[in-house]
Amino acid sequence: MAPSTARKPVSCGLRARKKQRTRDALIRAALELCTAQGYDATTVDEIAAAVDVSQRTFFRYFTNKEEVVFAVQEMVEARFVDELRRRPAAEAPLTALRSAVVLAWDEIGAAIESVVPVELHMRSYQMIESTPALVAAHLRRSSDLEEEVAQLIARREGLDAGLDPRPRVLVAVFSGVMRAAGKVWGEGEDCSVDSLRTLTESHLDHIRPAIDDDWRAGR
Amino acid sequence: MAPSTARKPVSCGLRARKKQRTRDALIRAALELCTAQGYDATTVDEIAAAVDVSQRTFFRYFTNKEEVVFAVQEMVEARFVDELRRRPAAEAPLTALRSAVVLAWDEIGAAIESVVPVELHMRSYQMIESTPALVAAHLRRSSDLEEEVAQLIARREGLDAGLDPRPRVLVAVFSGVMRAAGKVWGEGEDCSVDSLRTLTESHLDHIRPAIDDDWRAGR
DNA sequence: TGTCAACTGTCAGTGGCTGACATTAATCTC
DNA sequence: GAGATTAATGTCAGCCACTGACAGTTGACA
Repeated sequence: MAPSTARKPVSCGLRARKKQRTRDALIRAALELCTAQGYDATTVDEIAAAVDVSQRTFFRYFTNKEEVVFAVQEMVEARFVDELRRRPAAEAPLTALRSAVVLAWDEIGAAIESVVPVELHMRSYQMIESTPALVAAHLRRSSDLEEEVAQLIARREGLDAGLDPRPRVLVAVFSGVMRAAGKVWGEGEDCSVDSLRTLTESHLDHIRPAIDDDWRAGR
Repeated sequence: MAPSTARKPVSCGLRARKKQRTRDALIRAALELCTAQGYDATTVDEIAAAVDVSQRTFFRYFTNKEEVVFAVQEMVEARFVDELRRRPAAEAPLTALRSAVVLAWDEIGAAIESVVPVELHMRSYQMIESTPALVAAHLRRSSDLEEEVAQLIARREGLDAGLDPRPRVLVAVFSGVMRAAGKVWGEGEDCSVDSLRTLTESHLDHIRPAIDDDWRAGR
């Protein structure tokens, strides 16, 4: 992840605390406005005005309009990578990935809530899935994450991701499936965390059956 | 695919021919300028000026600056979907996908050459992979294609993509792997079609081994 | 040949985003 | 605690992608 945004050590000085507060406020305002009236219909000027800062200041906190929308996602992803690093070496690669996802979701709730209501974050996730520009940004971010995770898996297994394609392939498979699950969830009605988790797990369970040669024999 | 751009029936009237020529010229100019000086450093005004039309006209042919870069890709994708439709029903899903890719590449060369030199198209592919904004657009486009292909696979196997996750999962796996291969190719030196094909096939061959539980036992 | 419809150019305007410079406010030093 | 230092912010000017409206031009077709 970007090292600049990952840290958040309780903020000691007054200046740092103030900064953190504006940042969180910008995120909250952005998510509220965008989920309410749509991403495209929301201008950066509006978001900045809602927090009572200038547009220029907004762009000092976030490099572009998209970034503010993914600020919370980034926390979750950092957590996922963290959990993955902690997985025992004996665990099979695909299993480790799966466990890391489940664990990350279990423990991230509180951290999210300190910035925005979880419910708002969930709604924002669905907004992302239904906004072409954000889908694109989301996919690119996922792709960057994939690279990082592929390197991690390669190291875990004592391989070189540049030579052995399996780490990248596995990660591509994994995150492709995660994305498919997220998309289905985003289109559905139930916007609870539980339903997202259930959907994800059931999708992961289908990887092996899906690449089997004959689906018709299996049922 | 977008129905408006897919057709290209030799253009009968003078008007239609003229339109086709401007469109092709815009694509060629765009790819040449962008590969030479970078996507971000190339303005739409420049591209339009190179073809001697107004900026407004450019935006009547392409909805945005990104789209012109993917015009050729779109031809290839349309071809792939076409080949996939022709695959015998007896073929296993993953095998059908693989065959369709290989066949599409075999026969698309000439069609590409009628718009831009194949070498320019290959260079533009690498430019895409190294330009964040275009990576994002590329991923979003792939995701749309995935949806279409998933529906196709589902129909082929007599399933409902909304109920059975296997079509989506398989397609997610497949295109994730294709993307991984494309990325590796884009970073490498050899920008030939052959090397892209070889890389793709070797990546596809690794799907099964990659999801196996124990990689260390396999070598 | 004249009429219709499609294609194009011009212009004005919006919104995302950036560099430069001045201003304010927190921190550090003595 | 006053003044020097440095970080954060506001203002302004400007670029570029993109759009709507209107007018002019040019193929198509009767």
